[in-house]
Amino acid sequence: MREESYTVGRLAKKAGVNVETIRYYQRRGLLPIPASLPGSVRRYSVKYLERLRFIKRSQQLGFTLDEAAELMALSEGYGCSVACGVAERRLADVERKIADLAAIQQSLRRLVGRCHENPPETPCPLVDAIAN
Amino acid sequence: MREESYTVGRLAKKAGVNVETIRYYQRRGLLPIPASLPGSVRRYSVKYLERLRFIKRSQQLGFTLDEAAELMALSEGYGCSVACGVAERRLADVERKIADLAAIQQSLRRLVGRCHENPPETPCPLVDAIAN
DNA sequence: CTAAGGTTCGTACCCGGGTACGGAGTCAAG
DNA sequence: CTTGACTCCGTACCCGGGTACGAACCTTAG
Repeated sequence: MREESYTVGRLAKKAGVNVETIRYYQRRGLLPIPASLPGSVRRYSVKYLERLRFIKRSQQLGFTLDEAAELMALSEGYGCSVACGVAERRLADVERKIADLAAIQQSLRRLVGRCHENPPETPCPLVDAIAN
Repeated sequence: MREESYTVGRLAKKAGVNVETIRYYQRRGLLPIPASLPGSVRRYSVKYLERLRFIKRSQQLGFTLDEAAELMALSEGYGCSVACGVAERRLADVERKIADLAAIQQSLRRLVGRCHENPPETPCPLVDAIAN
């Protein structure tokens, strides 16, 4: 019976990330570096896999790596209101970005539309609008 | 009537950008570098100001610097359909980003909501949902 | 025991869009 | 003619999130 512990390569495969990504997270302080008997290969327990997955899911929710680290730190303990605050700031940011993009979308749609109505061999209304 | 020409600093101020930004655009090939009599200060005509403004407005519409360059190149001539294509690709990209962000927004809203209903001294539903 | 392939570590590089620094040259006012 | 402000140019650095490389170890199958 083997208590499951992985080498970086196996951990990476299991988590669906690149080995280099794991090392990057370690450098960033997001993932602890397991102690190794000197001159041997490091072993990663399931804990590391869980942490990795936590980071990946945080990213899917739009959190930055620093926020992921913060949320993980809060996961031990009752930092719910703090975690919630992080999420609310992220949400506000996401909403601001959506609004910005929506404005851009509007303008682009309008310009593309005018472009399509444009008779051939006449100046491009899109380029014109930008140049003005 | 004197034709106006600027030094980089004045051009930058007029366009509301940093001097370094102008140099950066020059390195990128977005803005030509005016010839100068050797060992003297370069002079920038209103053309440069117009180009700078074109770039800035392109950016406001979500175009990358490379796309801005492409659009500028097309502004001399009848490249309307090409320009339109660039804009359509940009629009598609913007719409994809909006959709991605909207999904994130949904999830975050749900999680933040659950977080607020959470009685004190119980595990955080937000953190829980990520850790799963 | 040896060879192949995995791991470790440092370091450098990628993207996009700039910002910052610093020495040397130039220009204009006093 | 000097002083101070501005310009020129190369180079390095910032952010975020990684990717890539290479040399030297370690491990494991045959």
